[in-house]
Amino acid sequence: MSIRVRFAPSPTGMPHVGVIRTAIFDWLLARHHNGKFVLRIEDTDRSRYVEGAVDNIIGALKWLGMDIDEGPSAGGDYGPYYQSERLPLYYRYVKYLIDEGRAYWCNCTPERLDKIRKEQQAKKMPVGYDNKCWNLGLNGEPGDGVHVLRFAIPPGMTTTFHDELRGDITVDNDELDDFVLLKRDGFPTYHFASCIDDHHMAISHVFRGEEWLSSAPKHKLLYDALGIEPPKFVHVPVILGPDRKKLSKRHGAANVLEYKQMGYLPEAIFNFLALIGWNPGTEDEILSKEQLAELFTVERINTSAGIFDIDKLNWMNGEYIRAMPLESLVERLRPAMSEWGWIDDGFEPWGKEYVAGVCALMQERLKTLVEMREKAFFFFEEFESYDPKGAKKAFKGDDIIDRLSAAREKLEKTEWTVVGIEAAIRETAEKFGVGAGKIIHPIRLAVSGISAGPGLFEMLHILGRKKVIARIDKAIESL
RNA sequence: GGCCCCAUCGUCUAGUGGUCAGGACAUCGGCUUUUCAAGCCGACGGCACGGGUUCGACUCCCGUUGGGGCUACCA
Repeated sequence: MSIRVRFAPSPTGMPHVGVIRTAIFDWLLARHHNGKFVLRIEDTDRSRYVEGAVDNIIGALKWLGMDIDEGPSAGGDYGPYYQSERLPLYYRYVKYLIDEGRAYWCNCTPERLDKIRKEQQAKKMPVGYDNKCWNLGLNGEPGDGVHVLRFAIPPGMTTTFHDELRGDITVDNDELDDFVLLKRDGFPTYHFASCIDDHHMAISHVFRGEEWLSSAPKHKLLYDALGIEPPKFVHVPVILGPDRKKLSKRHGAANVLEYKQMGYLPEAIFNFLALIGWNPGTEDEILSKEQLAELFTVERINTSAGIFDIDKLNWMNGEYIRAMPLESLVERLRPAMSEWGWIDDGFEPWGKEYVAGVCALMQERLKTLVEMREKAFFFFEEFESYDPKGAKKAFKGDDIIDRLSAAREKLEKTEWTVVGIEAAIRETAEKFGVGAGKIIHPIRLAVSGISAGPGLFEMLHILGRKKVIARIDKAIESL
């Protein structure tokens, strides 16, 4: 049997981290088995449809490097891949289900449903539809505006479904109510559409959030009524925020595309997300998509919810930044640097060599791409003030101006190489009979405005003699 | 309220009826060092609780507690 998995989001907003993690599992299983990764858009709720949501979803998958084998933009033999375009397929099953006594039309109004629900709640009774229209033999048509189609749950028995991770789960049918298959507007509910589509798209494994666990028995019953074999179900654990609540904007960002904005690399996000709720069984955790796919098995997925630990993501992102060839880092940083006005569409006015030199110095100091802005601004911008804390420590002593001036003189004449610069500064320190730090720290502050950064000699070398001298002069003036 | 799922360091997790319960992130300390990082070394820290079953339970069973989910003409 060939492995076919589908990622089936509804276009109701931004691609949520938890949703994307499910897609990652889908993709990993497909690639592991050389199967197909299918994208299906579940747009059956017209009221919640968000313009551009599909593009964002596809954009997120693309950013993360998950190639789609079949889907709206990729095509395929099992289309259409929008559920809204598959209505005739769903309608084909309506008559059959009604004839078999497994579904019936219902004309109960939302108001009535609301009323009985409130009464049930008030009496602390289990809530659910009261089957009023069952056996009324109502005649309806899909989308006639007054009827919904309901599934008739066989009463007085139990239903067992199989979850690949948790095993068999049995529930009492009386806990299930006659759920809606077709809504008043003629669109199917998730339950109806996904069962039919998964079958018709020959899906072998369904990964979905564990919030679907409760409705899994309904789906099992539906499959039985339809006379079709269900796919394998894997209910994956949810991803929570640090407060153990569902991950949301309050926790920073719940939308993967925002992580792109925050300077995270897609490789790191993919790697990190793959490791929440699943483990590769290896000691090493830094793994490429290909390695993850190689290692991926359903059995190693966990059953308990995981917390999104931004600290670990930061570490992992830093690992990826450091492991990257300089050339790649420059390219990744380029759009941002351009946005900050540091460079134009090329590398002007600084030139590629200068920009690459800065990137090389910053590479092991970045956890995210955007940190570049606050840590390397002085390579590209003039600044007006010195870090107060740093100034208090570095710009002190009666002879501070003398030390700065002396270093300036040396730097003006020395050979402009890293070694030459280092020699100039160490000689200055010697001349004053002080530790090198007494010269290094003031110069660092004078030249960068901050007290933390790359090694001073390399830094000065990149900045260039002219700018270094000018900034030292400016600092002396301010003292 | 009813039903369902889950439970190993702060976090992600490995693990077995008998282990010194292992790793990673974070934290703390040290080394290195001109700062910040990086790197290396080390420390801290865990089987939620109570009953069983068993020669023996972190592991199996039951309960409790805690967390999560469902209970829509949303997915």
